[in-house]
Amino acid sequence: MSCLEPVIDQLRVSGHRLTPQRVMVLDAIYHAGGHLTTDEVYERVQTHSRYVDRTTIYRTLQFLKQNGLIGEFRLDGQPVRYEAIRSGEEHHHAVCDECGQVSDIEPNVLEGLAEKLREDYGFHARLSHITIHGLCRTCAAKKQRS
Amino acid sequence: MSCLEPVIDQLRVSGHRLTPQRVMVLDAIYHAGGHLTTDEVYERVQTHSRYVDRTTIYRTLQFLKQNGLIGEFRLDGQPVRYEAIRSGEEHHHAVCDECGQVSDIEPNVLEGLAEKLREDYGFHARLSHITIHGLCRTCAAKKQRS
DNA sequence: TTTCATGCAAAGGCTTTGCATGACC
DNA sequence: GGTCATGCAAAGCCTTTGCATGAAA
Repeated sequence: MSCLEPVIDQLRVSGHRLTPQRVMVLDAIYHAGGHLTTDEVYERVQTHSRYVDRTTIYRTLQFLKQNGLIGEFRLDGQPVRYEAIRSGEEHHHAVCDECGQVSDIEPNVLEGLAEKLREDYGFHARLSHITIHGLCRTCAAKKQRS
Repeated sequence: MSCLEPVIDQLRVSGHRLTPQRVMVLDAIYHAGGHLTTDEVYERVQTHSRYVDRTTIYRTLQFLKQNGLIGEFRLDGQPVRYEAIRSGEEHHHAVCDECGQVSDIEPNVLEGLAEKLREDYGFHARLSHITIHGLCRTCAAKKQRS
């Protein structure tokens, strides 16, 4: 998972300040390997340094998002979540409505969709981070049995 | 657009109470022909009868949703929206990130996706109300020109 | 008459804003 | 040294909850 150096360099080069807080937030997200809520990021940063304010977490996450270092998405009715952005690893999300698990889906499953939308609707889709709801393998199996 | 009778009957038959508030909310949504936020529903109901509380709007919308009379969806970071459910008119949403317009997309554009997800991921997708972001025809054209 | 929806008031969760202090370059 | 991020406190927005009153069946 996760060498932070290139990401940090990207920040430094862009002329923005490199504060410990920003590094801690980046670290939390890039080592999580998953999708973290603001609160989860906060908790993880706390383990490294208490005295980091929630406001800072919020502002830092916004900042990192605007600089393209992390991605933001949201499941209906839940708080925002963030995840690392690694080039060439775009993906979509499949959310299990039963157990809440979020799994990553390869972009190829949506192949052809963008063209179809452009032809039929003149809509220029930005097909990153589509969220699909349903049942994961495990929960689907459970339902079948009952 | 919109004969309310069958919908109202459905409520009556199901053993739930038919209150003026519920009818007003249904009316607002079924005559809107679009996607309304809670606040927009509230505003429209107000024009028929002031003295309807926001709480009632919230509770009524939840109630109607649970009874399958209206559908709920949410655009990232925005308040919830509701829309009429008309049988045989399932659709998805295409959101223009430039002008915010939400257009309806026919289900056929996602044909085959469910099968693919089941085969590749064991994920049983419930393909209603997928939201796709991008640029609508108008905004895409504007961008091209500039 | 009994049950269930409503209104009102209040609180709750998540997120943002304003301002002075302090850290980065 | 100048600028920009941080912490703290407070407010903001959307939504939910508790409870007594009042309306529906």
